[in-house]
Amino acid sequence: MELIVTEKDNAARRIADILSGESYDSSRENGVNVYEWGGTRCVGLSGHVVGVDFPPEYSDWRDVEPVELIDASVEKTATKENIVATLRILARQAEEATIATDYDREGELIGKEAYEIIREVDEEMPIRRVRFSSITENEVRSAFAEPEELDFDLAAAGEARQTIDLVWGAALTRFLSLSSGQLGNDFISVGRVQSPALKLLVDREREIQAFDPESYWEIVADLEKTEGGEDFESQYFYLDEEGNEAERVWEEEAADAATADLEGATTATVVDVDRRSRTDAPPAPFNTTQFIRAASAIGISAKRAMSIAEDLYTAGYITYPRTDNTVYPDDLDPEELLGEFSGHPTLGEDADSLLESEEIEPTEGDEETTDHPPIHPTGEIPTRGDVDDDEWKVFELVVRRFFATVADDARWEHLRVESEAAGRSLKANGKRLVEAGYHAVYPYFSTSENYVPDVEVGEELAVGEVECTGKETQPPRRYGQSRLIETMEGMGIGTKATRHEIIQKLYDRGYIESDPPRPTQLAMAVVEAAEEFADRVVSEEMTAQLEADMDAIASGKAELEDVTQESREMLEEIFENLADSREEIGDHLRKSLKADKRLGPCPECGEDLLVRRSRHGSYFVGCDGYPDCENTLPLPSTGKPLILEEECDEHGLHEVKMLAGRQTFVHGCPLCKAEEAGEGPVLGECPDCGTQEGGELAVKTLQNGSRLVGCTRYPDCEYSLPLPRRGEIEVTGDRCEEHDLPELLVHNGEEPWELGCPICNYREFQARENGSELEAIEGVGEKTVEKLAAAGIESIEDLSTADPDAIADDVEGVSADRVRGWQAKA
DNA sequence: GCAAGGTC
Repeated sequence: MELIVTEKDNAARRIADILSGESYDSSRENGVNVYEWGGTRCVGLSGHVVGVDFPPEYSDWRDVEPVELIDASVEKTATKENIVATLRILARQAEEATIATDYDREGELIGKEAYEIIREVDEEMPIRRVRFSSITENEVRSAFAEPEELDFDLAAAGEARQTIDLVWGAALTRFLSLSSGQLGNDFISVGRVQSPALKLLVDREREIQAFDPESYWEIVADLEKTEGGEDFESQYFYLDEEGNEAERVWEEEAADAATADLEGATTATVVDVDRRSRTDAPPAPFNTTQFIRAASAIGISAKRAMSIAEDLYTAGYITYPRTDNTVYPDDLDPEELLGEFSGHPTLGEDADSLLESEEIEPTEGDEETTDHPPIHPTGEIPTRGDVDDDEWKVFELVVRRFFATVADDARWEHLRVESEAAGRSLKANGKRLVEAGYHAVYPYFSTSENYVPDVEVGEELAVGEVECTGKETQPPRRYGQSRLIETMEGMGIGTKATRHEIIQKLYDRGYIESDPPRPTQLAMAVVEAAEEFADRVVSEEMTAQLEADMDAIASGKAELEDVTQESREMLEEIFENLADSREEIGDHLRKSLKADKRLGPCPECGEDLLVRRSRHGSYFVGCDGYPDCENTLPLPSTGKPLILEEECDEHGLHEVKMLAGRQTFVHGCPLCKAEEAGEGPVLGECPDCGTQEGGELAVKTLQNGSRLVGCTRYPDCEYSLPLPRRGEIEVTGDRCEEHDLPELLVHNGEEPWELGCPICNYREFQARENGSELEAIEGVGEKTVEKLAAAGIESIEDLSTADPDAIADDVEGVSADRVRGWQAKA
């Protein structure tokens, strides 16, 4: 029996498909799919099935000095035990094996992991390696026709990376965590990829903080072509000291003078007309980074885009989404693929128009790699019911990107008109899309035009309105997630499969907040500490050196042991310098952690008010002076608090936003909220105690910011009705006839929400809730729910405790036996 | 309970 091992199940199935001529049998062993035909079995791993770690005696952070990890041995252990077990079983029954993992460095290492597992079982069996960049009939068949050998040097290069990443990451992570006392869930991490990525964000934040805005003015004049009266905007410019065109005027007097001159002029003379045609070439095929960038431009986050792409890939609609490649393989026949879309209701027309072109020559990007093809559609098209809206959006994006890569160039016409009025220069830049080219099939790039009419040199134009606008220079912008991923790619840190996950890791570690991500004080302190003592770990240099070392190992010019040993020695040196600064670093980190939780001064004792977490996991505001000062303020129970930059004018406390997915809302200053708490307008008589005790219903705000309609006799009367958490409540003049209460309006967003009478609203809400509850019982439909409600059965509890015969009497068309059946199911 | 890299 021959055993074929691939990197993932999906690849195993497709290879089985190709090599068996679609006639394989599949079975499951330990939860792992095995594909079998003729004398061959094919199994897919799940990426790495073994991982590196220190021996167990190093696992307690407090028992081991971080520096000891540098010379600790690094062991490999199975991380996917069921897959490893399956591989062993299959290997015992095999006479030969073929490693068919991905054609890249990490694939070679994963292949070696499989090789070693097979070798443990059988020392003699021939084990070959096949390499192919895309799983197509041609490539797979020709790879299997001429199998090669595993490249142990290339795999060793991967192992060097594993060891160095673990040793540096673990030793420095433990050092910072121990020095600041951050053990448990809130440890402080450092790594070759995460730390330089974090430094990018921190450096940008430093620039923003150090930014000093400067005032300037820009002047725009309306020019009119006298005949026909077409008008267009022209911007004032001058030549600066270096002789370059400049539009920004840095002195107010100069701006005023230029504006006055232009306002005084009645005509401007055209002094130069420059027309040029620009070719706008279609984009290259998608690699992972460019795909993420394009998805984020249509409002889909990096994380979500990758998760959707993964699903579309698994379902067979698009190719593998983790790739560096931007050149389509020779096997891809663009015409054939376009043909698959022909006749499709929304994509067919564009495919057909592309097929009409005489020559179809796809664009190529700069990066040609062997890992996988660029992301493109497979030709399988989901129907709209198969996928949700976002999935379709992403699928369409991938399809249209493919369309764009086989489409024609677009052509723009640029028209620059320079004129002079009262000795002042004005310019206008017009652009027009004269040939839509690929834009016709790829509508994701802006094609906005700027109209400037046809004029001739010497032509006189009327000067219309002149506008001088004062502006300020802006600080550099924060990185958005897709921009950060692009920058990381440019620096060579992380991989196609991990960059977006690294960003998530920074969120999870409390290093960044919000979106676009903003570094916390903790992040600033971690980067500062690293810069001072372990600059390598926050610089891209470490990766660059590692890449060079890995190339040397792969090409046989260096040994794995020498490279890791040299790296260990560098880390030793770092630890020699760190030793004396342990307390200082710990103090700084602790202070920064506190600063991230700080709201502002405590009004009772002047210490800091901090966002804290109770033993039960809920958040509240407490004083740093505790236990001397016991001042606390409540926070809403939903969501995780985010401290905003905005401060409350009255108390000098930062405002708080509650992050809770779609229910995220700004809570504001917790002290203001606490002061506002209390009773609002009275609505009417309390239905519970009004007639006897004279209680009245009022809108109340609780200390934690939530609101309700409650009785003024609380706590003697506990009658209450819920209100929405967000928005202003308006009490209208209209009253509900049934309950004699005013109708309420909620202002939250543009359209006010008509909540109506609070009792009716609550009843409806309950009916909906209970209705769905009863509908969950098999055999109970919407109509039955209505009938049961009429008989007073509104919840499962009502149903379970009711007498079946009584229900049968009350409800038409329902027998007592049927009710008993429901009760049994409920 | 550390990293980064695969994959789900």
